[in-house]
Amino acid sequence: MQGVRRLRRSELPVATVELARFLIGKTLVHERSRRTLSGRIVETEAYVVGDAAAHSFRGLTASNRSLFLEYGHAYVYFTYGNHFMLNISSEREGVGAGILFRALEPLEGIKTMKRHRGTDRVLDLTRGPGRLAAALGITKKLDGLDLCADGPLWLGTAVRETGSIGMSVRIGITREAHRELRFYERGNLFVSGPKKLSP
DNA sequence: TATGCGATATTCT
DNA sequence: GAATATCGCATAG
Repeated sequence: MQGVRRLRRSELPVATVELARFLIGKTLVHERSRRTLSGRIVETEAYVVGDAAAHSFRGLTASNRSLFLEYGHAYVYFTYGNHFMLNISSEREGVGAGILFRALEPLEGIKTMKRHRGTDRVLDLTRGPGRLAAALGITKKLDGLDLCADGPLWLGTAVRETGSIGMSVRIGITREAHRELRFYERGNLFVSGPKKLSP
């Protein structure tokens, strides 16, 4: 994508909440063998240290170990029987925390995304974490990948100026539901969830 | 537009 | 065995 370059780890905030906010407006790129799929990040959720809603809350296990990698690594998991979710680890190595990518605005590879999602509605391609992962072809194979290395999945600079950033409670959780750890770009049509959460 | 519910598999209890 | 960081279809207003 023109004008987008890879972000180095040294350019990313280490702290979970700062990283979640920083990511809004940046580009997420998945380079596959034939096509490059990319989008603008418009919605994220932070899962911080000591957060009962975080998968890392009960300590390191075989399935959540990627959350304990140094900030900038992918954590991919599967839930509700048929959805993958993409997260990025935050904090230093050994600390379990991360950020869920909740929604993108599609940029490149829209035709391929439509095929992956089985719909022609552009608004439904990447609005929501499960949809986003399906559209970009994210699977468990990418779990543990370093997004700041020279790999197929990486973070890029913003393609245009980022709008004002809103904040709200997180979506779809029961524990620690009151904490305002969800970030989104105001007014962007690709933000997921009920409208009252994204004024 | 808003709300309700079933599908489905991995993980931890 | 229960719960789940969801989605898509159904129904009602």
